[in-house]
Amino acid sequence: MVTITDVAREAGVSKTTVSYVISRPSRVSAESRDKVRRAMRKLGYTVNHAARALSTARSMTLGVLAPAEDEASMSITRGAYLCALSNFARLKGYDLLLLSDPDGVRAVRDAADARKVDGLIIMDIRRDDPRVRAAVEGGLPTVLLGIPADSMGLDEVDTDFERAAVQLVRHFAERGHRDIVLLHSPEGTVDGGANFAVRFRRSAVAEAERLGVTMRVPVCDADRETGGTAALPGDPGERLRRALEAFPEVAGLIIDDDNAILAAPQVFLELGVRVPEDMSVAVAVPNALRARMRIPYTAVDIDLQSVAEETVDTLIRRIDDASRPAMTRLISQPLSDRGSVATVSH
Amino acid sequence: MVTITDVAREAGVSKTTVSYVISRPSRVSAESRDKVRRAMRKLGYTVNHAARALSTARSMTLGVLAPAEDEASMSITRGAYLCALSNFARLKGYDLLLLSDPDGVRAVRDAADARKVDGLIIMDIRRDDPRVRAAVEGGLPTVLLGIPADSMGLDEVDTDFERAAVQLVRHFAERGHRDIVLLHSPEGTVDGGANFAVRFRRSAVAEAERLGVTMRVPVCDADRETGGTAALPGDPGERLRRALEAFPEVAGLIIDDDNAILAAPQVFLELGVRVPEDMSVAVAVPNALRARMRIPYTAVDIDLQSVAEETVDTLIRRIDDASRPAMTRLISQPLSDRGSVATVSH
DNA sequence: GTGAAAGCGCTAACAC
DNA sequence: GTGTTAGCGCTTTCAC
Repeated sequence: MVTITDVAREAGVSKTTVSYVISRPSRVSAESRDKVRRAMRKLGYTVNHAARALSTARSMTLGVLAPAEDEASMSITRGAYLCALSNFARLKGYDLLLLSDPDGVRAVRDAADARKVDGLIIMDIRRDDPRVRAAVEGGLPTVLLGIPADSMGLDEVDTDFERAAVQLVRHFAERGHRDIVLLHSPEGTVDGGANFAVRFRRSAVAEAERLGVTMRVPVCDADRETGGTAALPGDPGERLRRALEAFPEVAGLIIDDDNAILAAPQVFLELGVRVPEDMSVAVAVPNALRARMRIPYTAVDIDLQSVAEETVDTLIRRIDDASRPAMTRLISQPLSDRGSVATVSH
Repeated sequence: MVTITDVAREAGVSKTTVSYVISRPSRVSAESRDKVRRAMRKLGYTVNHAARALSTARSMTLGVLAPAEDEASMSITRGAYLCALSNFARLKGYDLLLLSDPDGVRAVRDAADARKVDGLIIMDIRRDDPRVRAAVEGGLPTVLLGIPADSMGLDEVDTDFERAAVQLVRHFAERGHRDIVLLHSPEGTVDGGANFAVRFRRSAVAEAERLGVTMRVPVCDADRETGGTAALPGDPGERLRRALEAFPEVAGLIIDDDNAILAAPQVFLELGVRVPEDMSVAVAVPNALRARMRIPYTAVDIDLQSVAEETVDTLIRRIDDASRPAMTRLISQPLSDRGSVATVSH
């Protein structure tokens, strides 16, 4: 392995000079710089990551903590998120370490203790997420990709689900709908549940109330606060089917659940429901999914890439300046009308 | 930060003893061991990763190289793969570094040079993948998650697509089908294309020939060797639609393309095609997808988790013993009959 | 069984 | 502008 010492010898300068050519080239004369660069190229030198990390106490690595769910419950867009995070992090000079562990709290502690990463991104934030406290206690710069009930002073970045819900409800109201079913992602069970689903639901219900629209929300879980009429199982297609059967008179449907959106055509087929003649449909869906799956519904797109970039950006700023005030960034997108919501008259 | 020196002082022993308590406890007397362990707990000690890596020249980190495709073309199961790899790697004491980079060859070289990782997993292997040569030249222990035309002596792990194709073709033949359409993943363009699609197609065509079944394969790309009848665009739903319209008399369909499988119900709906009355359908699909998407077709499951585990396992063995012979591991699964292939009589 | 000490490769005062 | 040098925290050889 080629070290800085080899390069120094080859170039006829000291280690310091070589080191500065790498980190602060302006501090070195053009002449030595050239000599050193030539020597590096000739010898095929690259910095030793571990040595630099030890010396600077910076690993230039970001950790991303994704819950180690089983295959069946994993978000279908996780790959897109991870790759977007990685791409952008690398652009900023950081590597991305994938910290998926069945025990999230322990993973946070380990990451903080071992100093393997300079900062932490926590994905799939639940309403009452124990990893948030663990991160605060660990003292590692952390940004939450999602919004918990209490961020405890950490930075948060997410899609603006509240606004997406408002946009969708308004779209229906403007077309004369007075009665809508909302099918959102399961909110989890005892452990708090995915908070984005809660945020979407609350916002949708509130906006419906404001506009005088009746909003039907089938119950997904045991721990829901808002009342509903039917308990729904985990299979997204089955959940959609039951939701529709529970409210046969309703002609408007909002879906905020990737899996249910993908299953929807199949379910409509089984039930003989035509869109939008029999049923108006609009969804909130990641653009990564919509582009590929030819989802033909009016939608508020969720811009994964932007969310990922803002997340990395926020984390790096936090690493560089621990004292800056905590910030919340919500990314929103306009609604794209694809004609799947019919106009109704009364 | 608590170091080994602090622990040594607290426990009243030397650094060496502390170090051995961590790595080879049997070498230390039970008495000192206890003292040291107590001190570690009291002070909250954890090893410094960078220091250890520098000292041992091992990072205990595995790199995974996934092509930085745009959102629209990314595999929908990538998240499941990455998490499965990470989970299993952690179980084996390794971390997983996500190396997605637009320039795969450069990423391989960087990874090899910087010694940031002890080994490399290369995903989405194409038929003629330049990253394979780069990995060999880089000298980093590497396993290919996929099978290229020439593995150049590297280990390879993948789903047994050849066998899956045989299983599916036989299933149709046994039910009296004499004419089948095969829709597989696009094989890419100038750069070689996803080899698993090629392997599946070749195996399917060969088995069909053996059994006297006519296999229709719509052309996906410009660079196909086997003749076909229709050029298909990239949108999976559109590709499926055109494939069906190109062969209106055929009543059997094999799909080996996740996106097309997801789009299928929607397309059948649009075309008024009933399964299996009008069309028999069977697919090769990752279990992660099938479980969640209620894909109701007879299928050969692709076991992502097993593939991920074998991959990590193979890589770690390679790291531990560079001289062992290269190995290819193909994972296969039985066909699950879900009744979507009708029996036809002649 | 235990400890002293020499690195691992790099960075960053500090002196010149 | 350049070089000397003292670490960063851990592992490991070699005496004892």
